[in-house]
Amino acid sequence: MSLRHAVLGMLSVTSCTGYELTQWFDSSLQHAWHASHSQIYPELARLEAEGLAEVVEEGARRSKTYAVTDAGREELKRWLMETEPNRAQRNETALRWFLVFRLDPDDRRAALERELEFVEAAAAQRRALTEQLDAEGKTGGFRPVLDLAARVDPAMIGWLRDQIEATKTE
Amino acid sequence: MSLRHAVLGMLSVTSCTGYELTQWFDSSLQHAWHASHSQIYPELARLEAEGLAEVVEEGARRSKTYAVTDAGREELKRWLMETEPNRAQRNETALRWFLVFRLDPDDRRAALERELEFVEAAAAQRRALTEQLDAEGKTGGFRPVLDLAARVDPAMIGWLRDQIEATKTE
DNA sequence: TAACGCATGTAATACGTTACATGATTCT
DNA sequence: AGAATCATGTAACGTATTACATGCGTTA
Repeated sequence: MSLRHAVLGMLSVTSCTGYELTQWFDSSLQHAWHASHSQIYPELARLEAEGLAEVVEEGARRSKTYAVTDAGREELKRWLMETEPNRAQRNETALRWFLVFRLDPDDRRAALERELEFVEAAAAQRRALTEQLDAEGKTGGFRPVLDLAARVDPAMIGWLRDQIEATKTE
Repeated sequence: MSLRHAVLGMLSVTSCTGYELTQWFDSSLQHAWHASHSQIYPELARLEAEGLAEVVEEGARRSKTYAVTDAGREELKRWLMETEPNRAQRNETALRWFLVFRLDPDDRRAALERELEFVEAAAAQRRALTEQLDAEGKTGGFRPVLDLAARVDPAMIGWLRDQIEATKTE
């Protein structure tokens, strides 16, 4: 169960409401982690009940801002340092890119072109975000990690292009 | 639901038993897709009931070898070409590499060193597999995909090394 | 013949997604 | 006042993991 640690970790970056967490998981973090509000709100309630997070502010529209407690930071550290990462996770993109070789060249090209389109759009989006963060003076050593998660590695774009070319001479 | 298509896809590569599929999902394919036998056997039964796969051989120890049918190949093609990939998937490695920046430099170095060790071992393992496949004369354009799934890209290894160095001067 | 690995299956529980449901505030 | 968005919550359903359970075939 690491939805708990994803939430705890995000709260340790900055205190926020369940709604803001949901948006975060839906947008900038979407390729690394995704969770819907119906999971997030109950998890926040559980974290509070167990003393790992606390409500630090109640605002408009019944909104509650949560912050991580010392016990929560301890738990996050314990998870990061002492638990074995679960590396056997599903990656639909990798599965599709693997299985696309079962298609005949024309169909494969069509499928790969769609992937290339998506990956290039993701790369452009991430470049824009990076430039914006740089302009704001925020450097974050972790940005390549998000590229990794979003599979916008330049080598992968090159690989997709090569595979598309290859379908034309088969 | 794409466990179904993972199974169908693997059967389209080569006919095999549920046990062999389980091993495949546990070993060479583990970073792209994982599933345990308790999911695989019922799914094979459902695929057979729906005419997407069929039992082509019954061997020792009650074993059943399944093969994909024409309808199954159609369905696989439909999935690959017509359905929108689910790109909002969880990646515990990316989450951890992102959250590790919440740790102080010493703890962070320890955590990153463990990751580097794992990634280097995975890279070595994959190199060995590649050499073996090359020796057998099997080329597979999809191998970089498995690297992607296993997150053993050389750029990532370099990034981990850089981050470890950075903790030493903080 | 006992132990081990092959091979399959089901049951209980945990987790995740989708759909349903409601109220508060802001904007037009 | 009505529409849109903010903000939270629960219920129903589907999927995944873990634990339980069994039998066949080979090897020591």
